[in-house]
Amino acid sequence: MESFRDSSKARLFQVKMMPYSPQEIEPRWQAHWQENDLFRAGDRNELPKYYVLDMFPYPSGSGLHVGHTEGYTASDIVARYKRMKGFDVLHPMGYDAFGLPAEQYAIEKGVHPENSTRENIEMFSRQLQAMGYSYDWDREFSTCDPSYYHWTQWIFLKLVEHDLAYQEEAMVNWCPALGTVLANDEVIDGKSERGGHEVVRQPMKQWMLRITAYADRLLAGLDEVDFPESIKSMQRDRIGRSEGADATFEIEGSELTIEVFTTRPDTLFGATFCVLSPEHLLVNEVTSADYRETVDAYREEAARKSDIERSGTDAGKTGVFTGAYALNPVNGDRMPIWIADYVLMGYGTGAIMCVPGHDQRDWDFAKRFDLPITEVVSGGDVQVEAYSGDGQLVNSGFLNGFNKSEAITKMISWLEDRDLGKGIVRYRLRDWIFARQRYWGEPVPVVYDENGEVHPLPESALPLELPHLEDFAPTGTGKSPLARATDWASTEVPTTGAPGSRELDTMPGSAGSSAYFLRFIDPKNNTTLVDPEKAKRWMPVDLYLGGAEHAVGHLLYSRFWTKFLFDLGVCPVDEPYAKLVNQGMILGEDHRKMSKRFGNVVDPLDVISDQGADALRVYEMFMGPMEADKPWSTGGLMGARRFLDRVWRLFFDEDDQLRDLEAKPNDDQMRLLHRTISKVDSDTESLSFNTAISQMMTFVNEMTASESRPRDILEPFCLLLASYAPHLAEELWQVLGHDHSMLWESFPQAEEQWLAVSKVEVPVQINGKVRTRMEVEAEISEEQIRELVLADERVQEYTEGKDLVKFVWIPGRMVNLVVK
RNA sequence: GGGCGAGUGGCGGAACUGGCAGACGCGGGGGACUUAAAAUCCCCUCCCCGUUCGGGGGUCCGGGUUCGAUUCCCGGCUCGCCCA
Repeated sequence: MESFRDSSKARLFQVKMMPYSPQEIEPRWQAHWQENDLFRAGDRNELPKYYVLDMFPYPSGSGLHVGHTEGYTASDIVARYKRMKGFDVLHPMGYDAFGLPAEQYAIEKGVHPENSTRENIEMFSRQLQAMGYSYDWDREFSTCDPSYYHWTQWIFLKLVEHDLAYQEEAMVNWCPALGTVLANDEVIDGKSERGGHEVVRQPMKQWMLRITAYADRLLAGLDEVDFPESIKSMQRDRIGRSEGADATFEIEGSELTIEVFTTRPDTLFGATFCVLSPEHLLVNEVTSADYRETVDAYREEAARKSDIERSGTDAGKTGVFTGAYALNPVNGDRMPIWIADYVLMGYGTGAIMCVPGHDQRDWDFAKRFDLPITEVVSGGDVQVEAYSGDGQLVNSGFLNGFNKSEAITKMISWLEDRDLGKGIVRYRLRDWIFARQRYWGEPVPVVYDENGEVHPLPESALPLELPHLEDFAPTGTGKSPLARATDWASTEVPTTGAPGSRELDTMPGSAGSSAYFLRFIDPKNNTTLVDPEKAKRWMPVDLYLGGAEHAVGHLLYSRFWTKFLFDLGVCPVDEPYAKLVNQGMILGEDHRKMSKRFGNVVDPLDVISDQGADALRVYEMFMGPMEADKPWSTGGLMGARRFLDRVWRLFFDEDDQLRDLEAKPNDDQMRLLHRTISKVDSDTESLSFNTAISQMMTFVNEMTASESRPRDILEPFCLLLASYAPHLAEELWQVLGHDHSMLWESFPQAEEQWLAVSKVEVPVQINGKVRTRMEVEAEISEEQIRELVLADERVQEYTEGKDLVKFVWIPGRMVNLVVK
């Protein structure tokens, strides 16, 4: 030990002294880490594993801003901390590079997406590197790499094989003016985001994935994972499990019947009309001549609205009568059949029975269009508003006298006995439209023969590479741009060799991000998606970090794929993410959302060149809790930088000379150190980075005021700082005489003896107001403290002539005297 | 309309399980150093009254439980997100 320190002193003579200069220190350490491959995962099989993952970034043209770096810094701190805690850490990064924004950007700038994507990725990588993140860059990939999408296509083939991928006419947002199909987020108020052109809903044959087959498991799985409650409830809402019944209604004067879904079969006697979705196939058939014109006009209008608008605030305010009547199966009542756009074709059967007495929306509709309202559950006043609570059934024949749940059961068996309906569980969740009529995505690996029959490619034909197309813009006809790649598109049917043509649609943006966490485990494997042994070692992701905007879509899709891959035996777990944390948004200095429009976007590279990556890291972690939205503050950043300057000056004096570090620590310093170790340890573990930093600031303030700067105090502190400000910590570690990186040093251990306090100052309250304070032994007994307190002069002043009603002693905390 | 979350100094925020409200940082004020400035270091900084001492009020508003409430309960207001 001594000789080690001696040699370190010798080295230090050669260290050029200078003030803290992140611009000089940071690139040097980044290069050192890279050259020595220090972040490589998987080399320490004897250690427990820890997999910490950032949500896959989309490499947009504008680069990263400080909002992204907040989450990445947090995960990096966890990665570094866990390494020091003795874990083999997998902390990878890659790019979700296929999809709409890249294509959009490419079209606008007239650059090919291959090129813009490459440039954007280079930009992102440069920014991430400059932050000093400890990613295992050997594992990097992009979803647009053929060696990666090989496996996206492979999963698709497996889905086809298991009947979880199928083709169906599904509604799309067709924009005639742009000649293309738009994604939901490209449509704003029924107009295209670009250009504001009219958008209509139109059916188109597409690939769909049967995520609904996993609805119950996706729901049940939520109970096993550590996600924020709000995310879980959003997912539960999206899955939208509801129990109810399908019932069949005859149509008056027709052979046709309508199938309706209801969650309240108990109220069937109170059903006074029916509403069909405007797209319902029966609308045409049942509409009588007199109403044809209004019905057609209404249907056309509805086609222009998005589902969101239709189910929004105005839902139930419009509708038209078809002229037809259905017959209520329980009492034979004539029920007028209406159409209204708040009934969506995609949910249930696209037709509902309306019970205005007990459903507010039906009630509103009935009032508006003067339809009858019947009470069938007692407990409210259905003339005033719908009553949806429980109660005794009335006006309901054989159900009279029963309560809601009894009546539901009885009605379902009544329907089932007569073959008029059945109990059923339905989900709001829809199958996943797995196709885009665009260029920049994974090709779908199937071939159509001359009869239009689908033939999946054999696995050996993967990857099916996306052909290079100079003209990748939408075709104007709704066909995918891949139609232009005629050589590519015409091929042979794999099994027969007969002429065939390739699928021209590509996969949606969400495809590539649905199993990427598995590929990071074994990114170079070209015989399987992931080696089973490696998957077993690393899955699940222990900590998954990203924005709440992916709360439903991405998380549901990737949970679905994981469950499917689990069923195939490819993935050892059926939930991919053990713990999910959402970082909040970084707002602009003006408290508004960071946006080019407001000119309040902060570029991490600018911050790094001014104040350094360490200052940015510390500042962003100090701003407040991870999950909260927080405004950027240049002053706050300067505060973080000043903190690092002060750390530096613990080691170097005003003349940039290394201080004497060989003093023996005193007890106060030892207590301070161990208090700090304990706090930083537990706060880092619980992702409370802001309070961990505040404790380190307190440490530095107190050490700055202290006369000596003992090595035995500063060295462990360096290790605490290492996860937060890794470059500065490494530099100081070297200054302390170590000739290897601190990356795998053990995290310091807080020692009980220095945490225990022998004396405490306790406040003494009289009737809840602090009147004095007393210094006492921490372990003092209630009798002893009582005696001491009652003897106190100030206490006597306040209690004179009064009766002591109660004496409260919270050991080590406080005293409260209740007097009268 | 329903569900969830939040509301604490001039600002970002802290406060373990009901126990000293405002840690830490920003901003502001004062001082030291300097020919001067910057930087740095030290002190003060929730509000009101009074000279330090001290007293009163105070965690969105109104009630409640409790010796004690930022924390728990009831009602209301405002904001955010999700669903309708």
